[in-house]
Amino acid sequence: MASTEPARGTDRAAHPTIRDVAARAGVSKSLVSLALQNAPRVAPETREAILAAAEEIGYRRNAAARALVARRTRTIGVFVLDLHNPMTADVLDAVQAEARRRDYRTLVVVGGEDAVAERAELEKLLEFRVEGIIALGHRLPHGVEEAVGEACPAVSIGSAPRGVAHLGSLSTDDVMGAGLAVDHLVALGHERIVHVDGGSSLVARDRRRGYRAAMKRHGLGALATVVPGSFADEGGYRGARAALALPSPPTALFVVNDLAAMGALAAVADAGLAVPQDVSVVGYDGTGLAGLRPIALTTVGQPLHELGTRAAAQLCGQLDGEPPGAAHTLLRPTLVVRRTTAPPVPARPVARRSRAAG
Amino acid sequence: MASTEPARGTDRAAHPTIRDVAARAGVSKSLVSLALQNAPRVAPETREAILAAAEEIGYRRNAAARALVARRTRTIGVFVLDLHNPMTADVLDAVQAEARRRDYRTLVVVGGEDAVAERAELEKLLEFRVEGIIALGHRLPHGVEEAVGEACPAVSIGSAPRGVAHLGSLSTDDVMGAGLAVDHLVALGHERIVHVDGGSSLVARDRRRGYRAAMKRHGLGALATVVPGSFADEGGYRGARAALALPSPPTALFVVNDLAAMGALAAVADAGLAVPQDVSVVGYDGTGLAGLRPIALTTVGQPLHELGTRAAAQLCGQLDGEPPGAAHTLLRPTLVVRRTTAPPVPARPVARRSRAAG
DNA sequence: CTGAAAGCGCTTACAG
DNA sequence: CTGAAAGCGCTTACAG
Repeated sequence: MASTEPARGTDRAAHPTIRDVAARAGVSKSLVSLALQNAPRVAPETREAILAAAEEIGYRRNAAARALVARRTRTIGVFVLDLHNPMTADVLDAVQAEARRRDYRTLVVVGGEDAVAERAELEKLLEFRVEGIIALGHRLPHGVEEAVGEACPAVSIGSAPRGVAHLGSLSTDDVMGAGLAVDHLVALGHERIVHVDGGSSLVARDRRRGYRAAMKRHGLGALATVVPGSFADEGGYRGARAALALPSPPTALFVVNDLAAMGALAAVADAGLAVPQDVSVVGYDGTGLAGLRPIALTTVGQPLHELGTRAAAQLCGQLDGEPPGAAHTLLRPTLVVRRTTAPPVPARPVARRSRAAG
Repeated sequence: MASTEPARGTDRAAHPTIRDVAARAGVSKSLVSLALQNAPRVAPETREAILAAAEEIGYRRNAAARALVARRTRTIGVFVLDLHNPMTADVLDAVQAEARRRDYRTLVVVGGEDAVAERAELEKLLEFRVEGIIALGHRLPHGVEEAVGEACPAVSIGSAPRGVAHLGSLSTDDVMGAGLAVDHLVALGHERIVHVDGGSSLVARDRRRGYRAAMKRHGLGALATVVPGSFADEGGYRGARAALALPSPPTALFVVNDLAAMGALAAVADAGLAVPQDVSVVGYDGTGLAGLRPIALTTVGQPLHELGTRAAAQLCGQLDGEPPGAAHTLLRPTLVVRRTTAPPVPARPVARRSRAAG
């Protein structure tokens, strides 16, 4: 009778329950539960006895049981598209800190492989009954848009479609940011500025738009050229390579993000050119990577910490019934000038073209 | 009677339960449960009807309820020390992939702030009843060692104390790795090689030991010098700065990891010196950061993906009752030579010292 | 201040 | 093949 405990899988330790605590303290389960919650109507000595008993037998609450009866988990899911993007760590740190401050737990899952895996991860999050979702990346993970509202609210960091109920967003103004990059390059004297883009996501689209608009604004619309890239460094490499192979190669590259800009820097080096002497490079995001001294990338900075903090605050606030603020918030980007941009050096000092000369 | 639903916090959607599915399909709860698990003893038409009903009302299992009755969660906790360390993403990706392959969920928490917060995070993990823990970083998070065995097994990636029951580890041979770095520098002709260390963790200790042993082996024991640093880039910066200010400054720096090496590269630049002409720099970890072309850091490579995969395999295998392999596994590091190391240039060509001249 | 009871959503023997 | 019942560990009215 004592040794018939079946070994399921491995002999997992049976965790003590409030029942065990109650037995040891000589009180009822109810009282244990109350004492553990610091309810005021428990006699001080009783509380002490219960807490001591719990401590002695190594009692630890069962989150699943609590969640079941409370009908809520105080947990938000964070869907991260790319752990390798240096933005991620900064934003995630801020999200976690703010969530913790508001007494919410945070469940991180990583997507980005394929649509099926991403949906499966989302499904797990929903089975866990996360009360809200924060999506972090240049696009929404698959399935989030449909799940939102019906399953739980969400806020996306980076652009998100407007007009979806219960889906907020927090981003910096990507059109303005791209403009900042172009303005800077034009002020340095560049004209042949090529944009290495990020594909079909909303963020990529806005940065592309901002680039085109700014080029036009400077009377450089005819020179505006976009080459396909991605948000990862290989995409930046490919894009920059293609740009440098153009009949009339650029003197400056505006790359969709910092990580892709790393690839672009490599492509410039591979072409036997120097940064910034031969080619200037501007990234986007203002990540720690760009700030690393051996890189010193000029970039369009986003307030990464603020983005994370506000996203968590908005979502948790909503869950706690606080009056909702704006569903979509646009923060201002700032240009961070470092050492990858400089005035262009005329390519052919002898046969130099001049716009004025015609 | 219809409108008395209390609004708790915000009006969270009441998720449908098997009860709702049962009602719609006209069967019992038991049958719904069975059908959802693909149990064989359910009539095909019944199963179809149930699945259809579930689909229609948007039913989604409740993980908490399942965990409660199953008395297990099929979830492992991953304790990450530093999200900013470029090692983290690589290892984490591998851990998650392997865990998923074995049908385990993964719960990521981030520590590293202070001991109290770290213990609290661990406590959350344990309340969630994770069945095992993977710790990722240069040291064990606070509390893990004590919790292990009593609460659940764990495996640490990076060195871990031996002899703690239920605590496995997976690491590369740090003593050997440090030796690889020194061997490489000595082969290039360096003698004044300073080590920028990582403090008091086991990993830092092993790399320091390996450095000292290798210097001795090369007859350079008297020149062995260790300056204090950390696993983050500011630590590398501080350490390298101190090293370069030495009365007899080094021609080469062996830095405790790649991230700290970024700081070291910056310190060298700030001192008005060039890498690798004036000072060679070697990092450790073999991260993607080191491989970025604009960095091209020579480093001691760890098989990061393998580390993550094997850690998850070992832990999940143990949970599934597979016969245990070795508790502590040591993988071999490999030297990755890139562009931050070169032969030393004699500092004073005229008054050059020669060991042979005496 | 304390305890017995009901129930959160599910699974699992146990009968039919 | 199907259903009624018990129970996972907890919390929360409801009585005393």
